[in-house]
Amino acid sequence: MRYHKIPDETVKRLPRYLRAAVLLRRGGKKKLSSSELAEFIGSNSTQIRKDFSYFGSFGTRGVGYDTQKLIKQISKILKLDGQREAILIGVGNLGSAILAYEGFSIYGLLIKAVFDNNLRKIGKKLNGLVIEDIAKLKSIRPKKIKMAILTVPSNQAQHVTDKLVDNNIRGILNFTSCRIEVPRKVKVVSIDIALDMARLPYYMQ
Amino acid sequence: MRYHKIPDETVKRLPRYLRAAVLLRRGGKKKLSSSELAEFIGSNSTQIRKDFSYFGSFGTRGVGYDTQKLIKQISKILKLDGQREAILIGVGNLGSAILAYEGFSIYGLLIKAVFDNNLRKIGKKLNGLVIEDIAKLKSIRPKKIKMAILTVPSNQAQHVTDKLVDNNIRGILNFTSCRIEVPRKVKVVSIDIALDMARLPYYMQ
DNA sequence: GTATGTGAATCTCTTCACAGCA
DNA sequence: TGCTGTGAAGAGATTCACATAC
Repeated sequence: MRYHKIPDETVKRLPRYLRAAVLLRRGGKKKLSSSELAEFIGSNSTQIRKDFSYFGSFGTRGVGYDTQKLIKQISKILKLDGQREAILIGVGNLGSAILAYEGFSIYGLLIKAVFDNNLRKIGKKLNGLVIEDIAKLKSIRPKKIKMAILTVPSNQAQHVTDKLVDNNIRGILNFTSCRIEVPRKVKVVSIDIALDMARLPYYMQ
Repeated sequence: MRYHKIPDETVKRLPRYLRAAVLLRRGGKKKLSSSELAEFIGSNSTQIRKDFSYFGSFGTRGVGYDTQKLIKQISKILKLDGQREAILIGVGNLGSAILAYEGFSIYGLLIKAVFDNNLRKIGKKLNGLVIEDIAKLKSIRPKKIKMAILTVPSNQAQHVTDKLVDNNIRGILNFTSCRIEVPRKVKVVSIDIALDMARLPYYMQ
């Protein structure tokens, strides 16, 4: 394989492939072909093979992919084989829901600490974690946590983001509807619920 | 303007433009240029003008856009000027959080009814709405509600989706991590929290 | 025979460059 | 002069077609 810039769309699809492979593996599948994978996630096999090809060739011609090996390969590409711990900031309705959410585990992602600025919440326990004071954010530094889930009110988004960056956070999953400014070394992925909801009527005509 | 197929990426950006315009209008802006809008949302002015151009031309050369008129135009394109009511199915942690979420209002979207299958929840009140039995879904038909937010556990996703489709739902905001099968006339937009979280480590290297 | 891996062709989207109009 | 609107060029992503390997 020659050098290629990896399409962002490819990176976005990899977690899907990973989840599918894990689920199929759990279901007993030891070998997996690109068409089986495509069928499972509603994609097409050429796309999947092309996506994989950017990172090397990890299948066997005429046979397919070793499911376990594929899981390892994708995990490695996505850097899900290393540091996978995150903190969550903002224990409102959405924050609490995400704390209770079980979908992260399939990727080995784990929320290790929770912060809020509300004195009535600090000290309380939620999903096995004691809610900490956001002023004590630097306690995460020795733990080397690099990811944060941001579920604070919009008007606090930038302020809290700055604090996160100061405390070595390098990736933020942003649930606020604001654009947050970060240094180039920090990556933000945003989920904007209302934004996605707002285009439904367009498609429904 | 000649005929053009509208890029899906354009449609995805329209809600952002709309929100920005509404916020800027609230801030007192009566005229708005594409570069001001671009600055506000972190995009670029050419992109914005091109996006608008697919739907006609609603600015004034040398001047910019009338903010209020722009809001109307985008709302009309997105069909946010008509039926904007939705139901929510599955009052777990995430469902409750979304029910309490205030971000929909800027688009005029409204959750009008909530359903669950848990007998201990049915009849209880949440955010001013009584939780109804999912078996009584057909009560929405006379209300002509066409949108649903799906926050049920994954193993119920397809079953509940089928019921929604039977009851004239034509657009679904899907928070489950499954692919749900629907007839072609029904549109699904999916938000998969773990999927977006799982690619953060990749970008953080 | 069967399924992967990949250049080339195609399709889609973004950016450029500038014409058109207040 | 200033900002919109838009064909044309360029960049990016998908699909095709087939060589390659088991």
